[in-house]
Amino acid sequence: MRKQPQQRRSREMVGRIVEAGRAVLAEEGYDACSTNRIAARAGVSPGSVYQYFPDKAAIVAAVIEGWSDETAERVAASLADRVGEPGGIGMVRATIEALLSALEADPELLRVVSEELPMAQHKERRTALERRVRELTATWLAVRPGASTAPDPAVSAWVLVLALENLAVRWVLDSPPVPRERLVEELVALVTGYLSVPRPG
Amino acid sequence: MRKQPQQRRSREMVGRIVEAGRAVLAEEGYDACSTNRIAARAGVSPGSVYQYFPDKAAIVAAVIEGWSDETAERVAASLADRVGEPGGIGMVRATIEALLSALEADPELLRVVSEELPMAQHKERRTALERRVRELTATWLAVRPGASTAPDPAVSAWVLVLALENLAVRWVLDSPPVPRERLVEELVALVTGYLSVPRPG
DNA sequence: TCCTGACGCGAGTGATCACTCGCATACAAT
DNA sequence: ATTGTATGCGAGTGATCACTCGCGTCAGGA
Repeated sequence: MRKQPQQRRSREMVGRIVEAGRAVLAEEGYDACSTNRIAARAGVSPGSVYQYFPDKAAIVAAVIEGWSDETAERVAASLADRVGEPGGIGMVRATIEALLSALEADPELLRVVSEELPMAQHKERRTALERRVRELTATWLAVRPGASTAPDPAVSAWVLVLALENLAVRWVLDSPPVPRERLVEELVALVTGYLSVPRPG
Repeated sequence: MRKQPQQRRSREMVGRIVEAGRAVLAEEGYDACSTNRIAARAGVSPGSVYQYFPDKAAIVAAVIEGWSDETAERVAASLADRVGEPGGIGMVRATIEALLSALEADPELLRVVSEELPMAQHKERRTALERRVRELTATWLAVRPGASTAPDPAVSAWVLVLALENLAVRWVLDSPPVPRERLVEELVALVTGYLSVPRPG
């Protein structure tokens, strides 16, 4: 942020700009998402945008931050609520459902975030989301019954989170001929199967 | 291709252009990969590029096609050789090793392909690779002993290929603190665990 | 009411880039 | 040698885009 908006109209303008950024990204894709395009959509002059955003990347970052927070909120909440509970298959299923619902909320934006955005600029924000979920998963893995079969919760969490994330994203974006309930079954099987493999040590 | 190169020097020029495209993509990233940049790197005039390539995307497509073919070759060969064999854990491990080796061959280009390239233009080529591996995997799943526990080889193959692909790519690109042998163990556990989960039906 | 700073505007600027065009050169067939 | 064609060159073109600047407007405290 280049400057803090002080009056109400300027705060509303910043909100309109971010909302316009989200709309343009979701509806027209990253390539069409020029600063002038965002300004026009927000009903704002191009010059006004730069009163509060240092550059184009900052607008996109604000959009992604909003989406990322919403998504993380849903998934992490579902995990955090139950992280102390005796872990069972129910929690795995519930978490997977939460992940799917979160990703389904705005498929267009999900597509842009995972396929079009230059990762170099937004890698940090995306990995932050993953790290948060991973740490919660690791904690859950460590306290669950039968934790001894998995030598390193951090590694198991890394494996599970990346596998589930990709499968969930691809399912939402590619719409393969797999019904949602079937997908959930498969993902549950993937998790429970992986965790039940006996390890040396 | 706008025109077929007929003389030897022009065929060599086309080769140099594609090679320059690969080098610029891998070393400087997609943003820096302008047509003039590629031409300069190839020691060729910008105008000459358009003798044989209709546009910039065609050059990138040629680069990706080369990389994709190499990668697919390695993995698919490892699978195809053994697709008739009595499936066992050894084949799973061998395939995972092949996948890792293939992705490790050119990590810089892998990073560009999976993080920087606009997917819209190259989705078809990338999914072709995945589909090929998926079909081989489905075939293997169908003939392996104990196939009855997995109701639908196509779905199982979809799950396994997407999960393994993402884990392998992230491991190569993010270099998490997991030794390669450990990663292979985890991926084998993921596959065997998933396939050993008993299903209703 | 007046005044001051915050606010908003939009034409403009400089740079970049994909792509073209007219011309010079190299090759090959006769 | 000559001619026709394939090849290669590189300055140039038009368009796009992120970003700026100078001026007019508006809010709110006195």
